[in-house]
Amino acid sequence: MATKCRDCPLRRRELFTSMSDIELRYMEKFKVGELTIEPKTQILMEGSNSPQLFTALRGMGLRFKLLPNGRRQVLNMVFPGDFLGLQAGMLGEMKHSVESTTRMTLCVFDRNELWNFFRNHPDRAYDITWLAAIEEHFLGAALTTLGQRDARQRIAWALVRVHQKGEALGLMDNGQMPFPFRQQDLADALGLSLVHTNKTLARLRERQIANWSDNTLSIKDLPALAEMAMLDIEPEPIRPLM
Amino acid sequence: MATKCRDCPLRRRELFTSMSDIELRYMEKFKVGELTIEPKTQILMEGSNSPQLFTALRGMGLRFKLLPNGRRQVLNMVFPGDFLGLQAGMLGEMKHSVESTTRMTLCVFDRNELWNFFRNHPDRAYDITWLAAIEEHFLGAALTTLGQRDARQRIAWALVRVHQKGEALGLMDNGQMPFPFRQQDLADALGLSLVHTNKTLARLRERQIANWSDNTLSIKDLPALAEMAMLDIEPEPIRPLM
DNA sequence: CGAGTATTTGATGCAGTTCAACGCTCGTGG
DNA sequence: CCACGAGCGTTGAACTGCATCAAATACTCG
Repeated sequence: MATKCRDCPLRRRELFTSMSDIELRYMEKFKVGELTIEPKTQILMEGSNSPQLFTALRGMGLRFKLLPNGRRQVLNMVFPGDFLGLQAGMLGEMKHSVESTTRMTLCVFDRNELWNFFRNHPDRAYDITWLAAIEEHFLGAALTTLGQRDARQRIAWALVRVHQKGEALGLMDNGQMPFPFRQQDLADALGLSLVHTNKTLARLRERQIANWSDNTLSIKDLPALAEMAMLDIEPEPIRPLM
Repeated sequence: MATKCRDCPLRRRELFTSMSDIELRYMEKFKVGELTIEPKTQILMEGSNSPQLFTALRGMGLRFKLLPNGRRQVLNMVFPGDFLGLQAGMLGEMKHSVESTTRMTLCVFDRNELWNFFRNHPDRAYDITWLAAIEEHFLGAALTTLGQRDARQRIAWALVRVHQKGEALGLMDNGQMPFPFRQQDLADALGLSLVHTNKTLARLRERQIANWSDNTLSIKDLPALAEMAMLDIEPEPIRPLM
């Protein structure tokens, strides 16, 4: 039995904008069901036109692109609250793949209802555009990182961003948060080799700045890491939850 | 005296979706005026909240981000038809800057009307979201290029993309198109040094694959360039023109 | 215990950065 | 009308951050 939107535990987090009862009730109509998937499961595939859209409720995953030569670019890590499949909905096909890293539970929506938002629920349409805009912003920031920062700065940048996200989502527990990815995933996100990623992480660990091991991330010296990344620490913007 | 949207020469290009007379008339109401600016003029500034949105009608420009250490990441090149300022409209502030490279003329819209689209013109709201989604797609592709391609592949990728865009916009004249940027601009877009960009371009010129000089780009061997870039040549998707 | 996967570490090499210098074009002012 | 400087493109030389190669260690699970 799927959770009703109005009972969604995620929605209670202050990271997310609140919705009126009426709005919530409409979202429930839009919601087709709930899906629980195992680790390493394909959720959306590049080139496909999924009939479904998803909101991640629990667990983590990756968005990525594959090149003909086998190399992989990780575009983004998927956290709870993320909306998946907008490209399929708008452009007719996914331009990247999405895969679960841990076990995940997803809220499932019907792609055909998307147009209804635009016709009958301008608030929701606006939310969706907002999400597209924030995603564009993130990718621009990531592009800047790959283009202009060296390896140490890239890693620092990524760890700070993840930390911020974790805090906003209330994942922090005693200064630690779950971070269930492989070093290869981070390497593929930052355009670095696995070996160099490993060595850079090791140096951060030695210097007591950040420790990522056993699927757990803990930042020991956030200001140092942020400065290393040339990144101002800003609070996560409040975002809509679909 | 500003051109009426229904007389817009850009709109006649088949690259752009067509609009009904009624729709065009509404766009004219939304349109505040027309702006002509000199080369190297700031159009939008990172961090600012512009009261205006723009559609580029003529000329070219750059979107970019600056880092505290002075380095610059070029996110995108601005071509006629591009919509500027969506982030200010949705997120409340620009996350990057936009500057003209050549003299440009811009169609000016009132940012406050944006919400009107969502309430009263779902078609236009949908168009805007489509543009946001295609931009997200582009940035993902660019990220993949910086993360996974070497210098030669990056340059090839960029030249093919520019060529495609030029063709779709009807800028090609006898196998040539205007490309009024500096090598430094391309270097900043691809995360390469100016020197290496220069040498890589020189090699492509010697090998008779592509020639970019005197603000003019001509691709001599598109298939070779596309293969070098690991890029399938696909037609530009038909896009809305705001 | 053995197979498969992930992390770690050392050694080697090169793609691309950095530094430096020169040429060309064009606009400005004496 | 020429001198000068600013901006951009070009080229050579030296250096280095990171990739690549190789191999050992740790961890998980059937």
